[in-house]
Amino acid sequence: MTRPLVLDAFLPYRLSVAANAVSTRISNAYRKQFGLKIAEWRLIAILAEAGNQTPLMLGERTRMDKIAVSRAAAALIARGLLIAENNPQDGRSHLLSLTQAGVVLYDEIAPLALATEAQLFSELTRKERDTLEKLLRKVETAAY
Amino acid sequence: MTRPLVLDAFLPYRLSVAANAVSTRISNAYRKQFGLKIAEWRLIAILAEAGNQTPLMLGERTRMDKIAVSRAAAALIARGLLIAENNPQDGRSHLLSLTQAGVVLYDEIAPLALATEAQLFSELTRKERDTLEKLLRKVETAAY
DNA sequence: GACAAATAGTTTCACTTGTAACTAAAATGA
DNA sequence: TCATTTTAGTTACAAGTGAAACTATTTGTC
Repeated sequence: MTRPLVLDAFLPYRLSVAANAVSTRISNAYRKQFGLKIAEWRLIAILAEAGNQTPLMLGERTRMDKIAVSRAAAALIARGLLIAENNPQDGRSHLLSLTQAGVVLYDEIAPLALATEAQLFSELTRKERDTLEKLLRKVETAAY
Repeated sequence: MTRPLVLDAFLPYRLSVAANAVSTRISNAYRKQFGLKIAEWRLIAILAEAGNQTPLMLGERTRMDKIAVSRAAAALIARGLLIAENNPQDGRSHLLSLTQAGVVLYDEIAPLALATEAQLFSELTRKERDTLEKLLRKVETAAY
C-alpha cells in the first residue's frame, strides 16, 4: 500500500515553503537596514570569515553560480565595500576582499544576523536546531 | 560568550541551500517530462486532492500569491488541463477544476513525484523524515 | 613554442517574477 | 438605495535571473 500524494505532507513542498518564509524575512531585514541582497550578504560573510577570495572560491563556498557572484561583487565594489586586486596566481581572475567600510558594515550586520536567526528558529530547542542542520545537510548531499 | 557567525553553520543559509537543491531537481523533472513549472504542479495537486477551488483558495493552500496563481492557472487553462467555471457564490471569482486531460496528467505525475521525493530524501530514515517535517512546520510558523 | 582546448569572469538577451495600477463585483452603511 | 470601501482577479511595467555568447588568460599537447 503506497502513501497517497498530499501536497501538504510532501517534503519538497514543506521544505520550499519554510525556506521561502525564512528567506523573505531575512531578505527584508538586510535590504531595509543595509541595502543588501542575500547574495551580497553571503559574499561579505565569507570574506569576513576567510579573507581574500577569488570569485570562483566565493561561488563554491556560497553555492552561488558565477553570474550571481559576479553581479553581487560588482554591486559591492560600486558601493565601496569590496575591492578587487590582481591575482598573481591567475591573470583571468582577481582577489576580492572587504574594504574598511566593508568590515565596518559586517561588524554591524553579524550580530543582527545571529539575532534574526535566533528569532526565526525560536520555536526550536538547541537540540532540535542541531538536528535540523544535520538533516538539511543530508538532504543537500542527496539532492546535489 | 556568543557564537561567532559562520555562514556554513547559519541555519537560514543551510535551509536555503537545501531547499534550492531540492527545488532545482524537482523543477527539472517536472519541466522536462511534463512541461510544468512547480507553481503549475501545485495547482494540479491541490485540485486533484480537493476538487473545485477558487484562485483564492488555491493561493491559501499552495502558499502562492494571487499573481502566481493567476499566471499558473492561465497557463494550465491554455494547455487544456484546467477549466474555469462561474462561481455562483461570487461573480468576481470562478471555480477552477481539472479537465479529463488534467486528471490523466496528474495520474501520471503523482507516482513520479512520490518516487522523486523518496529518492531525494533517501539518506533519511522514515523517522528522520517525520522529524524534518515537524521541524519545518515549526520554522514556518515562526517565520510567517 | 605554438596551436587547440579548457577555464575565469563578464556581458547580452530572453524570460521570469514582483509591484503597482486597474477592472469588476461584493460588502458596508448612511 | 446609492455612494464608499473592500475584495477577487488580471494586466502592465520594471527589476531580477539564467542561459548562451563573448573576452582574456591559462593549460595541455605535439
